[in-house]
Amino acid sequence: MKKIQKIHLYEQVSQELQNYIQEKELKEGDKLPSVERLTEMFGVGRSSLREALRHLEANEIVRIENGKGVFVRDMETFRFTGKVKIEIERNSLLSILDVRRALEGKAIELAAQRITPKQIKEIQSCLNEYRRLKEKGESTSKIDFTFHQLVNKAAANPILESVLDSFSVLYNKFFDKPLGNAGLFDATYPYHFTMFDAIAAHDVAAALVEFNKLMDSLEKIIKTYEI
Amino acid sequence: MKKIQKIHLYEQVSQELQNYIQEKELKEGDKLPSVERLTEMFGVGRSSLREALRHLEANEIVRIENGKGVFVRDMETFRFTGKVKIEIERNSLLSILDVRRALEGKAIELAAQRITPKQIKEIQSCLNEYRRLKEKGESTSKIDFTFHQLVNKAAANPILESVLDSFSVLYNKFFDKPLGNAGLFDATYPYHFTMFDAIAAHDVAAALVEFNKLMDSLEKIIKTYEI
DNA sequence: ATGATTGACCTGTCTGATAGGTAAACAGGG
DNA sequence: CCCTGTTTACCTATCAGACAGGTCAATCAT
Repeated sequence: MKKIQKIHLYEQVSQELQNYIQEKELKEGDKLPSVERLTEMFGVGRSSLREALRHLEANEIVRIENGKGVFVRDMETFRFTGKVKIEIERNSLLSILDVRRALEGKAIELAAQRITPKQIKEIQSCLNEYRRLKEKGESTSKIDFTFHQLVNKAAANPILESVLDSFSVLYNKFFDKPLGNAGLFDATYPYHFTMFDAIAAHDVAAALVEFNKLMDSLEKIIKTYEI
Repeated sequence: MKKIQKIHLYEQVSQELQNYIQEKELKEGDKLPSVERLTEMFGVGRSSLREALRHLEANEIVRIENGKGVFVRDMETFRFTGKVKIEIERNSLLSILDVRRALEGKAIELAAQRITPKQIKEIQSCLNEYRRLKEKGESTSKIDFTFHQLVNKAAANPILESVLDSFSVLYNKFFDKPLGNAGLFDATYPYHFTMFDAIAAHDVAAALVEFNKLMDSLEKIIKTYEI
């Protein structure tokens, strides 16, 4: 006549451990009791406890170090996550493009206001490399990625950068498949330079205009592309 | 003279399992061999294997069902994650606000274009409730959250919605602490209605104007607030 | 003092045993 | 022949004990 407990033990333990951390107000780097003690505390077997710990580790709540113990990770670090069903179809691509327009548009707006001379030089040399690769006919996908990353960094907004960083992984994963390198970068190529010039000149409006041209050309490609 | 293997066994197993899934081209719902078989295949003990499975489960790669087996999850689902160090300070708040401006601004732009009559009614009743609570002097933080969620849904961009959803958790977590409910909602209150009217009228420009007013008032509060 | 050694304390991993969930095959009763 | 309850094979869930190996500090020999 045990009570109904659909929830897995490891899940309960995981929950309890999180409560324990919160109640004891453990901070980054603080050590949890050893696995031995924890099994006693919660009255569960070792394997359940270890599964709970792996779960928490995967969620970046704790860090397990061999021979040392289990330590609390920075709880003040907020993790944002999201799931996106990947279906290679026009609508998904356009949906992604909208988000990119929003995020990167803001990044460019900020970058044009805040970019430092040093960052301008960095992006300049990045673009030189871009041109070099382009003329040699080599793949420009990596350098293109770097360029956008540098611009995002110039926006000097760590949160925007973080969101954009993780989003751009999705972005690339998505766009590589259907469109490949074919033509995609050709169409957007010139706008990288005009956009950079505007950013370097701290001309917010012009930078956004160029960025939107870049996005428009992408959108056009997607819309005419047969999927 | 064993080879150096800093990497935990469970991690290797986790990797192998992912390769296995990829090579066999297993799709959503496909069943993996039983734990028994897998231990034979990889030559590891059950505990290591289970820890690997928990890890994969935490990362939403597999789903473990008691008595049934281990199943592959939708690998076509892309997860984006990011970490943001939370420091309650003016700059962080302003950084967050910039991201919100970008994402929600886009959402409102799309919502104003795409909102359906049914959704208009939903938001309308949400706002009625908002007004009711406001007049009774009760907390409006929840209903405020709902309002913005409904608007985001009206944008009909699942990816934007997903990003915004997870971001708004951060947003609220952040703003609740320093500012509390004090004044924060009072200042933005009227703009909810004007913004809604513009969206319902499919007036993109006006909706964005109202939204930016809302954001400006928030920004002003943050800037004048002593932290 | 210093450098090697030892021992206490941990995590890493394996294994055998038991409990309990799930579904398909199977056996009777209408 | 269909419905239903039971058996059975296959799984996961969880525990406990054992051994290997990492880490660190106290200790001991030089």
